[in-house]
Amino acid sequence: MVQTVSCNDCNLSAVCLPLAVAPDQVEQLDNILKRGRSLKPGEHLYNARDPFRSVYAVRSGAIKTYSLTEEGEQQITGFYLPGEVVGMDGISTAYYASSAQALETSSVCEVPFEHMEALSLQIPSLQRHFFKLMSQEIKSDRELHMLLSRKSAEDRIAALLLSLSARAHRRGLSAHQLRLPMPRNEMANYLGLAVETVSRIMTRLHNEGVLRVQGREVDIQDRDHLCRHGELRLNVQNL
Amino acid sequence: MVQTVSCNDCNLSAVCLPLAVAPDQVEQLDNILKRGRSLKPGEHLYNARDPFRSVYAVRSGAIKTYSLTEEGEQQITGFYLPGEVVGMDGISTAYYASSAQALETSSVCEVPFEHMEALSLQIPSLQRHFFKLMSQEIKSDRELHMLLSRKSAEDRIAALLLSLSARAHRRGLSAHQLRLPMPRNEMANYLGLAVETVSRIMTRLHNEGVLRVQGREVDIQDRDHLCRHGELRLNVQNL
DNA sequence: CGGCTCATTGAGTCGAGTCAACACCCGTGG
DNA sequence: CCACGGGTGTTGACTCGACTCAATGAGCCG
Repeated sequence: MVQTVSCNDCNLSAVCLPLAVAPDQVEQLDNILKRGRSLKPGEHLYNARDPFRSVYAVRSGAIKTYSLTEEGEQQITGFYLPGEVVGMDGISTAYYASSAQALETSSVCEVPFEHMEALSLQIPSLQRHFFKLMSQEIKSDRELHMLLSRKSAEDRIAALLLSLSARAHRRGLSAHQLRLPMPRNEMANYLGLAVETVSRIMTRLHNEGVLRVQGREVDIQDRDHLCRHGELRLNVQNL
Repeated sequence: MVQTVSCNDCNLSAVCLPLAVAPDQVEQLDNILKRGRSLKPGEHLYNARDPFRSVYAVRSGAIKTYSLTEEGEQQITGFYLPGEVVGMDGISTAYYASSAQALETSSVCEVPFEHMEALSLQIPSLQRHFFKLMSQEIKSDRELHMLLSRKSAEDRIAALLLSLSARAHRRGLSAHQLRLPMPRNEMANYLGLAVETVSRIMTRLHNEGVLRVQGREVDIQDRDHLCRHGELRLNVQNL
């Protein structure tokens, strides 16, 4: 069943697109949104090379984006959580540059890009918001660049955990207890590490009392220790 | 002396902002541009934390952007060549997220962002162009992500050389003879390598006949060999 | 000439990758 | 009910690519 709740009534309105739009204009946004498309784990939202039509606001669950290397392996380029907008890398080419796949049962709101563009010409704050969103994405990519080119495996993992924690907190959830939406090998892939390395470091952090780890459940015990390593702001779309 | 040539007469008009704007609207763009600011090698265009006011189109020379690690070392996040637009990572925060510094004598056109934003509301193709530019930047960052997380030192260097070559070609210069605008240590920094590694691999490629290297002058002899390694599209703002 | 920055080369080390084995959970089907 | 198999996670042993440290060379400018 398709959920038809308006942006005004969505519990993500404080962290999602509507925050850029005056209350009396949310209706216009509502009109172009297609709400409540839902995805099963592993299902694709779009594929690389599909014609670019829309960006998507994640409403629940988690989405990963990836592209393929020449050898046909995935390179995961990002994780998108509720309230975040996925698909903006397609704007420049008329085709999506990457594929987007649900990590778990998820639902998204589709934002047809041409309508959004037209609406942006009438609602300056919406244009501004999209500029900011994209700029934020660039900024996070720069942080990631630093992480990948200068930081150790432990630093990278710390940064990812802190990012997930900050993003959970932003949605009103606990900042220290979190459930990882992705398996170890996808964390490793994203961070440019081997699965084994991620596994080893997670158990070491557990033994050192920095984390309590139980499969995908992580409890952050010593945030300062993590911060000393991963003081970076990965992929946080907070504006 | 400040150069006052209009966008219409600039030899970069085919690869720079005007390509998005109908000829009769270039004048409006001309009116908001501040042309011909020139920079000496090492001079900063802006610093991280400066209030964000403008993006800049590079007219000649080369600009690098970098941010600082906690330990105070630079992480170079990008190189910008004539016809490319630098500074878009500042949009999301009201402050520049990184610093921009001239690698060699350079000149830039300043594009005050608020004016540009306002103009974009009137010229849809300009809004579209900025969306595309930023999306392109995101896309290149994703390529870089893949490079840094999965590729060997040789692959990274090959990719950078191919990128510089493609960008030179786009401006109408030779695709095989190029002069590197940056020293070895800045190549290394950008690519997440040690200077020594860059040096070693460059001389190896030279000895293998893939490149002719003479300091910063590089002549690409065996493009296929490079492509086999670095088949990626780094930071090419071609739309 | 001396003092810089930039680049190269060599020797030794180490962090993280690879390969391989095994443990665990869970759903399926005999 | 238990056996089986696949996906996921952990652990150990070994290897290697790239880093670090150190020395030297080449060019440039005052």
